Amino acid sequence: MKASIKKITLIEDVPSIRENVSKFINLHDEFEVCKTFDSVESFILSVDHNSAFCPDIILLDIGLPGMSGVEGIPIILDKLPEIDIIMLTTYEEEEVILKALCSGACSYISKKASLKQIVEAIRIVAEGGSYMSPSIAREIVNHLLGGPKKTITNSLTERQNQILKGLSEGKSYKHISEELFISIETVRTHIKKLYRHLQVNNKAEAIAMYLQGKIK
Amino acid sequence: MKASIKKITLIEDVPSIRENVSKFINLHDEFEVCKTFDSVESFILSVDHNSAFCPDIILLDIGLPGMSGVEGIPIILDKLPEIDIIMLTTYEEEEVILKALCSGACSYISKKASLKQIVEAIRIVAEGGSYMSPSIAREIVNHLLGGPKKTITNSLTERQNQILKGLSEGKSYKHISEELFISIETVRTHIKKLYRHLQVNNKAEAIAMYLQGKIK
DNA sequence: GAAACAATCACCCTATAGGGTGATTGCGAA
DNA sequence: TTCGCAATCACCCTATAGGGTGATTGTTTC
Repeated sequence: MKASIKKITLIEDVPSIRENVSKFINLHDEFEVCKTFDSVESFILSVDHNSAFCPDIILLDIGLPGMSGVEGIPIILDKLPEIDIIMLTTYEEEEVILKALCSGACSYISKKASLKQIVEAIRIVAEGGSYMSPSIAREIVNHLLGGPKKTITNSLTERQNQILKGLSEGKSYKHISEELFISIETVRTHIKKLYRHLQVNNKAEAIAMYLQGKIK
Repeated sequence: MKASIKKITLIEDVPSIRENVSKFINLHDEFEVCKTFDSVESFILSVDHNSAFCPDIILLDIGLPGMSGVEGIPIILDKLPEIDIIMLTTYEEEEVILKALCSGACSYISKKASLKQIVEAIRIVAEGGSYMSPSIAREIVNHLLGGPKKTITNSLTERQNQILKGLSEGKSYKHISEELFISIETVRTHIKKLYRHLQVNNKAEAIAMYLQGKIK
């Protein structure tokens, strides 16, 4: 799998870090730092002016002046969808890291980590993985559950759930009634009851609950 | 932080694994295997008959006969919400692990890992972290994005986004028009256009897109 | 300076949603 | 065995949503 040399780009505003990190990465045969930038803006400019320039992995500082790294992620991915982005963080700022991962970064590494560890993180990403510390991993697992302890077990009945699911899929009362082999009036009755149960007054709010807060 | 001894429970149907793992865990002062079970059902029974029995961490086999480990997670958490569940997996079956984590497991470890690694995973969880291999971590990051490559950048206009947001919050056309100081007819016009843009025919589908597939 | 398009508004029409009340059946818990 | 409640259906009414067509204004882009 070491057939191709991975092209790395570094976006970081502090010159000394930029130089140290890129020098160390270049000591490894399988990686090559092809260019460095001090801002997302200058990186984007470079991409726009040279369509052939397409690194495999970006190391992106999370706290850049001007456009922050997190803000830059969707913009970069919009232009280069196949790129792997590793966030460079100062501390393990869990909230920011989570946001970065949700925006499309595929991993992160602390700038306080050793150069060896940074290269290890790059290697993991190059192999299709994602480096993650135990505490961040736990944070993410909590996030998967929709927040720490917010598993609102609202318990609708089976029928109500079937119908709410239908609603979220954009089906009309009639459509749902035909699918469930019941009268449209029955569907209406179920919906009235489930609205009261969820304390909402219309489809939109019920759907939002279904898709966000997780019911059942 | 080694003040309290963490109580571990093991739910695993193979007797030899049960014994080996619990013996090894008991070699460590900070952990204590207080009981073992061969199924989720028998564990639940024990909990029901002895309300004082409350371990800190469960090691739960993912592939149990009868009720599977994944199915058991929500049931266990329903009775013991504060418990940390570590899934025991045979291989790194990414899909199943993801499902387990979404159901409320906070970590996992392969049964093929060394006993030392298993204890290390327990220690990480006891300290509030979560063990995670690079490949699973990547899988989860992809999951956070709502699927591997589905970052549908649909780009609605600012106005369309404002209005769609209002719709998702359950507001009526009239309500939205008053909030934005425009005519209800204008709101209607925007909605018609954004429906075509998103290729949907009603509120529900548009809201589902807004809340799931992520627009903008 | 024409063409494209966002934002604004109006009027047409029908379909769908939402709320109220009331009734029947059948199941399970007190 | 009565009570509660899920599930089923019906009829009442009004409000809201959805689709079509057409028009004006202003900005941006070629």
